[in-house]
Amino acid sequence: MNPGQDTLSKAYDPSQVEQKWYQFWQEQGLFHADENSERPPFSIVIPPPNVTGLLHMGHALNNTLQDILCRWKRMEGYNVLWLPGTDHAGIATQNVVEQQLLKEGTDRHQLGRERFIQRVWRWREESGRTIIHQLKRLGSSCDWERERFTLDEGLSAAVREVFVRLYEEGMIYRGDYIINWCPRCQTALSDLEVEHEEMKGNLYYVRYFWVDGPDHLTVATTRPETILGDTAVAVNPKDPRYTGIVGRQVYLPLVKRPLPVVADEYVSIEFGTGALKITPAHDPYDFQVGVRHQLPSLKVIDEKGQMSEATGQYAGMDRFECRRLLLEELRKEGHLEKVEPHRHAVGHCQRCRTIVEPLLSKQWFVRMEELARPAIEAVQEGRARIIPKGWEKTYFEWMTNIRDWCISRQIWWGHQIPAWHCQDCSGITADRATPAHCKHCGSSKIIQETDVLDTWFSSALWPFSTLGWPQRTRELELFYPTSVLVTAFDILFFWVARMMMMGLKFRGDVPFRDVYIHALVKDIEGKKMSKSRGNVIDPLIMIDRYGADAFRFTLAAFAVQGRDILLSEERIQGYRHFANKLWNAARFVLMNLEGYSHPATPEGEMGDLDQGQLTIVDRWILSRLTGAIRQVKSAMEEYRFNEVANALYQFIWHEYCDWYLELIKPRLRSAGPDRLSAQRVMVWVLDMCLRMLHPIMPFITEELWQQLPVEGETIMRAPFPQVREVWFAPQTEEEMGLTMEVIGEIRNIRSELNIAPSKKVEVILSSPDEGERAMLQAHAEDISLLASLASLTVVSQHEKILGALTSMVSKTEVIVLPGEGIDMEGERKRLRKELAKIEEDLLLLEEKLSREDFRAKAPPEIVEKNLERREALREKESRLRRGLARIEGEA
RNA sequence: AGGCACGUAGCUCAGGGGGAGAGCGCUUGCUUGACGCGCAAGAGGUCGGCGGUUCGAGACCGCCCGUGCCUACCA
Repeated sequence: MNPGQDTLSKAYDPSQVEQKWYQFWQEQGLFHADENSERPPFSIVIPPPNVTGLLHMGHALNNTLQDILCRWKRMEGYNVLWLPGTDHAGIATQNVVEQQLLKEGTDRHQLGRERFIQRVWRWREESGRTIIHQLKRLGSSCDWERERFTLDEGLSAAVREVFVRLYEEGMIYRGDYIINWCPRCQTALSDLEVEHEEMKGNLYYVRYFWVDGPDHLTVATTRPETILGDTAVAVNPKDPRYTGIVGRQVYLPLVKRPLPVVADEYVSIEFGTGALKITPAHDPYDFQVGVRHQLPSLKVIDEKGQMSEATGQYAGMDRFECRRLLLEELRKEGHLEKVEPHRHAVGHCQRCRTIVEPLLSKQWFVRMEELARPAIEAVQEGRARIIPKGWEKTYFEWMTNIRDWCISRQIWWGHQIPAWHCQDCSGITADRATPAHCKHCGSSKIIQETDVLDTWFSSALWPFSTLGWPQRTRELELFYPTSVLVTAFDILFFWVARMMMMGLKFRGDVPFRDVYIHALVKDIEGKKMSKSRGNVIDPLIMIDRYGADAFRFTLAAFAVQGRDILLSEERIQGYRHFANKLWNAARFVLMNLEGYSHPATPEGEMGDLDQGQLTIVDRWILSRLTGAIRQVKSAMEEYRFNEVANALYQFIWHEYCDWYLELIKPRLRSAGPDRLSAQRVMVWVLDMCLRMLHPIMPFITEELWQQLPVEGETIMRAPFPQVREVWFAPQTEEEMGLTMEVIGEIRNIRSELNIAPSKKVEVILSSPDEGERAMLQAHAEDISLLASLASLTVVSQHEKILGALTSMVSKTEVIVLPGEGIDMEGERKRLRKELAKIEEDLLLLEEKLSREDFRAKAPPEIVEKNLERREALREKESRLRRGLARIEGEA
């Protein structure tokens, strides 16, 4: 340390410091959680990003907030575990590698399962470090020694354990149901992986002629290609138009296959013609109708999205091409009655946007109802809190209407389902390890299920599988349930709800005490950032350009609960200015440390200063600091990150820099105890600011803290500031408030009347109030300094002064003495403007006070306050009038 | 269709019943010994509309208008 010497550059350059400190923290093991520590635990598991993915704004916000919490809790003395990791993102990752193969002119089937999987692992090795590296650039203080991956051996063991137990309990079943099928990804999808999108389509009215007579029944459909798979036509039994037709038959158009007419309440009378064609193999609700009426299922579209063998002449044709052809033929044959434009929601694959095909298929499912119940109760009873609370409703809504979860995927990258099919008795054996024999018949001719599990199945176990479960580890004991989960609402169902269910089922307790749901990051027009829109802001580029700290601060400052973040580069740039301001404040402090020695005092004590050595200004900043600490801590506790950021911004810039540092400049230039006390306070307050700011801006705060003459190895281990009531001094704040207002008034006069900043003026402060006079007298030097005065006189009353410029603060009249070349016309304008404002205020106030009801019913202190205010305004008004009269009298 | 948010300064947003706020932008002035990524001063608002509760509403309630999102089986 070199007190008194300026060792800092004029502007903050993040590139010089970020990597250095990140490396330092890691080498010192500061991110590592100690499973044998006695300190209270605080734990967060990271929402695992896709292993081969890249960091986007959502990740950046998500991880910034987690890092803020973790760094803060460490400083508060907790044993913090922030467990990082990635997930294998089955479909997405497989897609990427399949694209690569396509370019090479091959595909996974030519490669074979084993070699394909090896290939994906290789791709993971190549790209899997990218996102981890990017998280580090952001400053994330994760415990990298505990990094996990959903396909790790340990996590895979957890997956098998959960699968087998659920299967044995009958909670997992296999069966033929309508599922969502992506013809491009060639796999089943869960309901959640289908995104509905409003699309323009048509409603086709098709005539089905009666078997037993002339005429026809008209049905309306949006998907004519499924006509080939119809096995009935249904009408509502309450529909008066169709009484008596149930039991009759119609011919399926073109094919001429007879179909029964059935009655089902599901059919809506209002829609279309009220007659609905039933295709049990290609519509989830038709499927249910089919079950109720024991209708056969005819699969006419296959897994590739092409017409199946069962469609004869149409076999092998693309489903949409077939639609066109069929329409043509229907029209030709006189079956097409009319076509109406129709908007409807069409399901798209979340991963590749292909239109999803509802398909009858044999898949594995998890029964959800029984798992959901305790997960609902846990939130109802407050054992887990969702913040902001508004999301609870969404959570309950979904949980109470939950449907069974299709967990099997027809891809290769993932956890292969630990179930074996017997080729002799066709029984299923589920096991944790590869079994030798069929559990049912003892046959050794068993083959493992080829399907893999939905990635979210393994993610659902994340909060305990990462801690070593099913083994009973020290970590699991100590860190489960985790303290808080930080995530965005878009994976509330995918992930949060499922973790809740699995945690309760297998650990008997919620996986996290709090769930903090943060905003989505969007562009400045409120649109979601996406590559196709070309409106993405790359977090890494922002970090390169403005530094990780400015970037993180921006995200924190905009992280308001319940509102999306509209981000633009300008915002980040703005907060870079703040980083620079802080840098220069510290630079100023370091430049003024001559003769300073850091007191050897216990942590949390400022030093060996006699209270008497502190000036009012010192006490003021300490009191304001106390308020800032209080604000920051309570905001932190309630996840109100924007308030934390704004409180610190406001305090550091507009109180510490604008007022305190300015006011102590003369003391720093002097010698003796005055200087020492100023140094002590300025160093102390800066130290506290850096600590409070560290969770949001880790790099710059470490860099500056290391330069300051303070004790400690790293700011990461410096205790977070505590509120100390003794420093809270409301009277001092009020006194300083008066001083600051007087300075403001003088500056205003100077500015509005174009008095050059370099020109010093003479000022008289006149107040009938003895208390105010005493205060102002005490601050005479401060006022002279910041308002640039040649002289200042405080009096109880004064003679009329020709051409004086006046203003009022509280009971004090501020009089700036006329100098050369004062613009009296400007002064008149200024006073008139001021007067007009006061008169308007007074009018409103008079009106309020004159109301009987107000006097009678408002709380006395409010009435009193308003009366006082009226007095002050009246006084101010009359003084200004006199000032104005003086000028106008001269003119 | 249902549900949930949100309409406050040019822009992005805070505002937990008693004198309309911040940041950015804008205007004016400033080589003030930390900082022009700065300093100082200023302009700018029927708080979406209409009702209601209240002595008092930007805040609480209802309706309407506008915007966004989520959930949905009306083919």
